[in-house]
Amino acid sequence: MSNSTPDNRSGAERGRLTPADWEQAALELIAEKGISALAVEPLARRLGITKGSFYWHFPGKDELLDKALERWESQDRYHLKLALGADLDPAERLSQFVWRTSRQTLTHRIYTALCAAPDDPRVGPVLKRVTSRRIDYLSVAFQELGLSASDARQRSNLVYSSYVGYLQLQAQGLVPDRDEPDFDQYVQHVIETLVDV
Amino acid sequence: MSNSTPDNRSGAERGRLTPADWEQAALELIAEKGISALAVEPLARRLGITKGSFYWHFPGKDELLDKALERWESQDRYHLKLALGADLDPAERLSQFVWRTSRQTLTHRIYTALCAAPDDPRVGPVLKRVTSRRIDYLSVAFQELGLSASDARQRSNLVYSSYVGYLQLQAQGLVPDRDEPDFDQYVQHVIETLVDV
DNA sequence: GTAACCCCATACTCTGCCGTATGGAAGCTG
DNA sequence: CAGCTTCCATACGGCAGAGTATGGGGTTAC
Repeated sequence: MSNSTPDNRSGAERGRLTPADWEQAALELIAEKGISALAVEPLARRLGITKGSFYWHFPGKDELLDKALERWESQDRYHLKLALGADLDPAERLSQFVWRTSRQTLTHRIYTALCAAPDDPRVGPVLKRVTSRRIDYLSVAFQELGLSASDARQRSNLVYSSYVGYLQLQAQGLVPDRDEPDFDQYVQHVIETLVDV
Repeated sequence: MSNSTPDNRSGAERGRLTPADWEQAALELIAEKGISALAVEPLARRLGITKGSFYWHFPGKDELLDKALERWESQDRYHLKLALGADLDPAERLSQFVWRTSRQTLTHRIYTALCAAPDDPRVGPVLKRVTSRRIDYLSVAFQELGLSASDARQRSNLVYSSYVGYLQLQAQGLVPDRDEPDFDQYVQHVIETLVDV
């Protein structure tokens, strides 16, 4: 209860590191180079430190990945609440979802990286939970728009598929980014085609 | 010109191997474990041989990847001609495209594996060519259905995005496979929503 | 102030893959 | 059947990352 020094700064800002710092750095590395590139020594070099630190905080590489994925899942759940749990009418929530797609934010990049390894026993369950949770949110919104349960589910699958695919095309540089003028038109096209019922 | 023994069997069926055997095996390994898992010695073990053979046929690992991707690209071009180049009316061609998506055939699995590494300098160009070639075919079909050039392109991007995303969901096991009864309904839903104009 | 504890550096071993060198067996050639 | 080419096995050196052991510097607690 003493708590003489609160010190809520992330350890990276002090000299020492916390497990959370390693987890977040791991997620950023995954976002950039994919899961197979997650290695202890490169990660340590990235943090300007040696792996002696890592093996003090974590038993090994697998535990880091588990904790990092756990962290990412809770972050995603938080973002999902913000985007689709807002107190807006369903059509507006769905539009919000489509718009947010365009941002190549960290969470999206991590998601695509995880999609690349769906068969990994550590990744698969997390990925499956996150994906179906997102689709469920979409499905609820479509039901509120008047679609039947099965229609809402199919439409949700379609919308979500196009979301994931768009991320891929964006990574390939084959689709306009949201700075370019074409982008707004495309989003409008998607909303008209998939959301307006 | 002698050609005493034609012997068109793939080398794997004899004792010896040809470069084509290595390339095809490389593609299958990529389809299963992703690009980062493409390694010479594991591949050799898979073929029941040692790497002494490999380094006789290829200068190194990079050259194998290049040749394998080149091989895949030509295979994909061939498949594309079959699916969308057929002499059918445009709506029928597009339906064919959607239906073919469901098959988790080797080419599709390779494609998803390549999508995971779009930043790789060896993968990127090939992937970009294949993707835009496929989208172009779609775009032509939509134009023949009466859409304007820009509308056709946007619709093609959307259809193709949903294709890529569907592959991902399929890999996660979150979407019905084409054996299951729900699948036909979903495909019908997709065609009604995205193809019928 | 000093003892205890937290965090990290350093120096190993071990494993897996890359690429090279070299020799040997099988098949064609004359 | 000699000789050459083709294809593969084996054995080596090198590198990168995993994980362990151990010691040391900085901080906290009493």
